[in-house]
Amino acid sequence: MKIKYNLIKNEENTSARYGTIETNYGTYETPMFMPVGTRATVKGLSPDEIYAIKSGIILANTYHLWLRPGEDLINRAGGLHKFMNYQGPILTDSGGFQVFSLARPKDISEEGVKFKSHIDGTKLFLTPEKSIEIQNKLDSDIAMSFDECIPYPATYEYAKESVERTLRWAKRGKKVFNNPRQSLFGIVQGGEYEDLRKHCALELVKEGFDGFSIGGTSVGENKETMYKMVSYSTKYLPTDKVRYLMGVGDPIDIIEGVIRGVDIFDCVLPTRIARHANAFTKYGKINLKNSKFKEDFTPIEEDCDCYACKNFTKAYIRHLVTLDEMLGSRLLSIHNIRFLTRLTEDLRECIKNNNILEYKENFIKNYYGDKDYLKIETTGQGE
RNA sequence: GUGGAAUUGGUGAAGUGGUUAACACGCUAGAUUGUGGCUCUAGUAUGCAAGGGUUCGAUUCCCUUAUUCCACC
Repeated sequence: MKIKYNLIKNEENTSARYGTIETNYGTYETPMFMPVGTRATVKGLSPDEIYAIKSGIILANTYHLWLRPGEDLINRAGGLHKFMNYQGPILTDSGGFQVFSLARPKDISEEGVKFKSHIDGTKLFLTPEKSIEIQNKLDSDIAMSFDECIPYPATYEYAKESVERTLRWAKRGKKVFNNPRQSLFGIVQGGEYEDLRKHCALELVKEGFDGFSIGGTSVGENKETMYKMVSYSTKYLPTDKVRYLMGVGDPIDIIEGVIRGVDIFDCVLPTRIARHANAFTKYGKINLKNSKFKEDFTPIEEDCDCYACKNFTKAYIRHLVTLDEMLGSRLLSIHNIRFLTRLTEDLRECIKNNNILEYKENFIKNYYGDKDYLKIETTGQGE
């Protein structure tokens, strides 16, 4: 089936909205956070552990699975769900982000994108048609259009040219799309330019997709710019379709995204920082390697219901991460993802109670203390 | 007991009579936003066994002491 978004309630003071999405694997509430499982595994976690985190959809990646083990192998295994034994909805990214992270500008042409395999340097060529064909075979529940995620900053001229190409790519992909149990999303690009975002959104809507993504954020721009990019996109998207802000993120960015009308988020942050010994807490990010936790026999968060917090102390987790024991990063991944899914649970309640702005203010006060979070620049790529 | 060699940070160590004592590990912090990479960045000996001497200047040369190792008795 195609996914179906049901808008249940708008928050009174912002553009935040509470709703549900019906999928092949059940109905889930939004706003929601999707853990990233690029290579058909949420790094370190078993499917049972993913269910326990109450996340809903997970995300896998076309580019990575195309290279290894290959979409045909996964197809012969019975599709992505069977292959990884995950009985929940899966969304596949198209490889568009890898245009940003792995390809150079001169590798991008109207036809598609030249890559050099990050594994062995083999020359690869990914096109919108190929990306959709791979995703059809992977049999994910939601497929993404193949887009170009442009760097920041980008000139207006480049962003305009790129948006037009991304639109043509979206149409080309849609034409060959042929998996009836899969949904297809279009991706809004346009950099920081409102008229380009608007144009892109309206054209995608005209074309007709099952949902819409907002791409091209968190690529080195500051937070204010990112929030503008989001507003410039959601503003022009229909209310009866789901909105997915790609690659975001940071707890505060999720809150700001929800306030601007976003329903779904995904981000590598919870699992990546876990592997580097960091944990989200409502009083800010903490690094479990810090010596101050050596004899801290309390959980990461007293009131967290995750497996890590219910069973282990900071001192023990510090011991594990100091020795590079894999249980350490597993426990931190569980906690960090659960932190974000609990955050979205809170935000859903706030939308019902019309108090999301107070929640945000309070969250910022706890999370950043005296620091002004808008002044916190995201560290740019390639610095 | 006799002869010889050695002694540099938390560890393994490089080094030279002359500006900020190499490097590695460890340790201490920080980064991380549609995941190539348990990765990247930064800090970490006012000090070269202790004391004295030579010298404009000594971790580097000399002496004494201490400790360790090796060989012989």
